[in-house]
Parts: sequence; C-alpha cells; structure tokens
Amino acid sequence: MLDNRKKRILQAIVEEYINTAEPVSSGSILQNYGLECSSATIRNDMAELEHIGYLDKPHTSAGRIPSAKGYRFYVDELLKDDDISLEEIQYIKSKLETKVNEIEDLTKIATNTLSEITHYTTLAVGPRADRHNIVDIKFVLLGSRVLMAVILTDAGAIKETIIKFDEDITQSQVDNLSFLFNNKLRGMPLDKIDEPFEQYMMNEMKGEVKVIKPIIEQINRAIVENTNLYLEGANKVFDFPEFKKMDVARNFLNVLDEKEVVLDILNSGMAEDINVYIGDENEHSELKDFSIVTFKHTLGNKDLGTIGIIGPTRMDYSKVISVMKYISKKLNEQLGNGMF
Amino acid sequence: MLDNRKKRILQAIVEEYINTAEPVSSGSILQNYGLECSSATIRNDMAELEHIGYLDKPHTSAGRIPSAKGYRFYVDELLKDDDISLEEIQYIKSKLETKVNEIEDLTKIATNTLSEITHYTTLAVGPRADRHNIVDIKFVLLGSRVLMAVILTDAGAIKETIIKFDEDITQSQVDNLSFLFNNKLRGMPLDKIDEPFEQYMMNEMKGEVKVIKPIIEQINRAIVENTNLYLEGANKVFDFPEFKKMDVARNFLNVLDEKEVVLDILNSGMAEDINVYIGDENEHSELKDFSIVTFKHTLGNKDLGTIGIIGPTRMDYSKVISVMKYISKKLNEQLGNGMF
DNA sequence: GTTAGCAGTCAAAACAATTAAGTGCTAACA
DNA sequence: TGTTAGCACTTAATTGTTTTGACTGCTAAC
Repeated sequence: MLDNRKKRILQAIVEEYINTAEPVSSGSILQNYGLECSSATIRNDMAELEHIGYLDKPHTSAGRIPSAKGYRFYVDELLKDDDISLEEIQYIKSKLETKVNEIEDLTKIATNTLSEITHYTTLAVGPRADRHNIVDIKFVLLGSRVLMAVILTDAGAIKETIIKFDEDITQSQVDNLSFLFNNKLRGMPLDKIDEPFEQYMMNEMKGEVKVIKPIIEQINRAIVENTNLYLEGANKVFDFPEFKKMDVARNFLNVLDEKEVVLDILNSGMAEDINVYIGDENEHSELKDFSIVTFKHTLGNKDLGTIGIIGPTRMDYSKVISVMKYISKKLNEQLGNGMF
Repeated sequence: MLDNRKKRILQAIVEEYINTAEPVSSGSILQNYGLECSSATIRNDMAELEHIGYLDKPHTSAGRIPSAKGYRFYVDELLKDDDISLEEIQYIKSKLETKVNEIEDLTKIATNTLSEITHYTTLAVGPRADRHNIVDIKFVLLGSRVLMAVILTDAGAIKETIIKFDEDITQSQVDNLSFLFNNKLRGMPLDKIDEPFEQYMMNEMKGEVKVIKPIIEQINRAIVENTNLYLEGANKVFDFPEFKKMDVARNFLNVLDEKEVVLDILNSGMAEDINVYIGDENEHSELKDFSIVTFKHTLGNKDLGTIGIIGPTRMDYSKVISVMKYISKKLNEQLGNGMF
C-alpha cells in the first residue's frame, strides 16, 4: 500500500490538477503543499506513483497528471467529503422545499440546482417504470372519438395519454374499459399491460375489438416515454479548458445526444449510494474522457430514477460528491414527507 | 440597380461560398461559372459590389465573401426556389403522413424531418395559445386530494394539468367546478381564465374558496408551458467549418440556451410566408453570425406555432427555403384534412 | 532513505524566410 | 467607354530554425 507521503503527494497532484488543469510539477507541490522533504524526493515518489499506474506524464519534461486509477484512489481514499458551504446548503434547501405537484418536477429542480452549484452538466432519468404498481386507471372521454387514459402508480407518478379512434366510442364502452382494466390490473406492475392482457381484453370485449389495440399501444408508449433523458447545462462544459479542443467538445455533445450510453450508465448504479464512473474505467469507449457521478432517489422502496453529473475526468469530485450527498439526502427527505 | 453581369457574379460568389466556405476569387468564378469576360473585369465588378455593400473582403489578398446585404439580395432576387429532389419529396411525404394523436406530434415530426434533410438545427415553438378558444374543460378526480384538469381547444390542442390540495375534495365540488367553468368559458379564448374569472369563481363557490386559486394558477401555468422551444439537431452545426472556432460554437449554443431571443424571432414572422433573418440584419446582436428561416403553420385561421431553421449566415438558402416551402405546404394539407 | 545539483528532454514561443493566392492599378486596346 | 493583359503589391499560411523555460531523471554525496 502507499505510504503516507505518497498519499499526500497523490492528493496534492489530484487537487492541484483539478484546480489548474496543468500538469503538476514536483516544485509546485513543495511550494503549495508544505511537505517536509525536497523536490527530489517528491520526484522519486512521483516516479514510483507513475510506475504503479496512479499518474501519467504528457511528456518527459512535463509534470504529472492523475490517471483514471489515480482519480479512483483519490475518490475512494483521499476525498474530503464535506466540501460544501453554508450558502450552498441554504440555496439547495430553498430550491428543494418548493411545493410541486409531481415528483418529476422535484427531480428537475434537483437536477437544475445541482448544475447551478457545480457548474457541470447534469442529467436525470426517470425510473424504469415497469415495476411500479398500478393504483388506478381512469378513462375519460374527451370527444366522440378521443379518449384519455390516466394511470396512477404507487410511486406517485401520473401518466396520461390520448388515444384517437376512427369511429365513435360510447360512454358505456368507456365504463366497461374502465372496469375491466382496473379489475384486472389494479395492484399489478405496469408491465402487465402486455400481450396476454391484450388477448384477455379482446375476449372480454368481443364486439369492440378494434378499440383495444390502439389503447394498449398508446399506454405502453406513454409508459416508456419518461425513460427520456433530462439534461441541464449542456454547454457549461465549454468553460473547461479540456473542451477548447473542438473534437472533445463535439464528442461530448455526441455522447449526450446518443443517450443510450448515458442511460446505460445512469441505470447501472447501486441504489442508496453515490456511484462514480471515471474515464476509461468505463466500458463505453465514448466516455473515456469523461466522468459520471450518479445517485438514485427513492420513495419507500420504489425507484424514482437517477440523477447524474457528467464532466471531464478532471472533475472536482470532492465538491461534486459533497453536493450530491446533500441533495440526495434532502431530496429523499422531501419525497418522504408524505407529499406524494 | 445591378446590371446583369454583376448579378451573375454576385450569385456565383454566394453559391460558391455556400459550397466551399472559402473566399471566392475572380479566377474561380471565371473557371466555374463561364462568364464571357476576363478575370480583370470580374475584379472590377467585385470591387464595385463591395463598394455598395454586397460583398466583404477578409483581407487584401483574399477573395470576396457575401455580406448580409449580399445574401439578402440573393435571397430576394436570385434564388432558385425548386432546390429539392424527388427522393426528398418522397421522404417528407412518408414522414408527414404518419398518423398522430396530437398536432404537436406532427409539428415535431416536421421539425425533425426538416433537420434531417437540411442538416441544420431546427426549432419549433407552439402558438401563443391565449387566443385559442376553449371547447371543453373536464375535471377528473384522481385521488381524494388530486385533481386533473383537461382543456380542449378549437386548435386541436389538449392541455392537461394536475393540481394537488392540502385537504380532501369531493365529487360534488368537482361537478360544480366543471359546470361553472364550462358554463362561463366555453367558446372563450384561453386568456379569459384570468383575475376577473377567479373573482367570479370565488363568488360562485363561496364555501370552497381555497380550491379555486391553485386550480387557476396551475391551468395558466400549463397553458404557458408549451411556448417552450423544441430543438432538433443542435450539434449538427459542428460539421460546418465556421463552428471550428470554439467561440462561435459556444456562442451558438448559448443563443439556443437563452431562448428568449430565438423565441422572439420565431414569433415575429409573418404568417403565410417564409421569413428569412440574415446575420446582423437582426436586432439581436447575439445572432449576428447566424441566419434564421421560419414559417408558421395554421389550422383554419388558428396559429399553430412556428418552425424554424438556424445556422451560419453561410446557409444554403436555396435548399432550405425550397424544403421549407414543401414541408409547410404538406403540413398545412395534413392539418387541414380533418384529422383535428 | 534523502538530497543537492546538474545533464538531458521536450513543448512552446519567438523569429525569419518562403510560398501561394489574389487583388488593384496602369496602360493599352476595341 | 468598357474591357483586358500584366505586373507590382499585400497578406495569411506554411515551413524551418532558434531560443527559452519548465521539468525530470540520475548520480554522487550525505
């Protein structure tokens, strides 16, 4: 394992590099971090740290920069995890204590606040809703050929969708729909609105087979819809020197545009935890220059989705993680207070 | 006015510059556009065209590039306006003839298609809905403290919103709400859901004053909401050489982020027309490097919003305008066919 | 194990020279 | 009067060269 001095040197390099975005030299560490040894000693240790993979060197006559492995060690072992000011706490509180009607709105507020405070791009994705349980399904006739379906789930989400038909439908058909849907599905997870259920409905409503298919299709579309990625502050990254190079900037925007990759990361995190994905630790090579930090939020034991931050690997992990922890705590508090 | 040769030279410069993004020289015009004169003559004309403001010169020993005024002349007088292929027409048709449930969805499809074909960033904004007339308002009780309001308008739009209360509400209250709202507002424009109406409701429902305010607030919020900007292909612009410079790219993304400026432009266009805003013709200095082309679409005489394209001033106006014209026509056809 | 000190390395900056592209102007021409 | 050939002039871009400055790595002494 690393001796104490090496740890301090690694920490110094990570923090200095996070601040300056410039390779860190033995001399500057001596100056700014008051080690009790000479620069030559630091150099020796740096060579060692590079050897075991914690540091990289852009070229022979430059200082060192942390590798992904170096950042990882920093995050796991060296982090100061209370890097958040009173003003920031105050600000987060004021934002999150707003009254909202839908959980999703609160998620958005949290996401925006996170971006405001950290100046990184933030992301949010709704839960994989399939497993949420249906509390109630309502059908409302909006016109002679227009029907609205509203589904309430035990995670407090409300999904509504509109279905149009080529021919008139009657209130008694709607009442029948309502009865059958609720009778069969209440208490079941959303993914029970499937093939077999469609068959069942076909049987039950023999005369009016044509209305079933579009309804079920449209409902499923609405359920899937909110696995959409919500993004905030996508062009804040242009403030960071690593994005001065067009191809990095572009690559970044492309990653955000692709979505699948980012969604995959967001969905893969552990609940009850801050998850950190650093650069090429990642399976997706598109992300090798970026780091992502995520957390899930919950209501009871229901997954409500994931909020994340994405930025250069040279990310201020200390600040990001501290702020995230606080927002996560506050958000879960807010969700748990019976509003939903 | 410009003589014929000058027009041809201007046209050549604009088209060549649109294709190559390089300043255009007298020699290259001679080569590629077969004028019946020498390069010296072209140079003389170019000097003249520069003098009256149609051309700019990056520096003494470079060719010319069009100024905003030059593009303007090109757009107004020299455009070939049928710059669209059969395949493109076919593709647009296939896209726009999809069956959708809400007008908004069709707008999105049109916006996406426009971006796909032109490779520029496209924008869409909903109508200023205030003047749309209310056809029906429904209230649905989703839970003992949760109410959903659904408003149908004569422009085919459906707005729904959820309102939560601190105390239980009853079905009879809801019925009463429903009756009063419809009785007073049916046939009226959306902006009649205002202060005086709130007063009126307060009077009518004396006992239950507390429910009125949140309902009206929430409905108004929902109405305003869809003046939101819809964006497609924001990072396609990185393909264009003018965006190789970080500050231009950044400026572009900032403009899209600010929204007010873009919304202002989108809303300011004439209906029944393709509107072209070129570079610094524009009042907003943030847009001096960009051009915007817009059109409104309608149902009957109802405004349904505006679709636009934004890109560098060196935009392929000919293609953009041709495609827009076709999409506009097709979209209005589709809207008018009684689906909504 | 630590350190002073110095040779060696390399990127970045500064400078200079060359090249290539294109104009503007003049003087001749139709 | 409009057009043209031709050449001097301008400028950005390219290429090559030198200098500088910031570090490291290593050696030898402590």
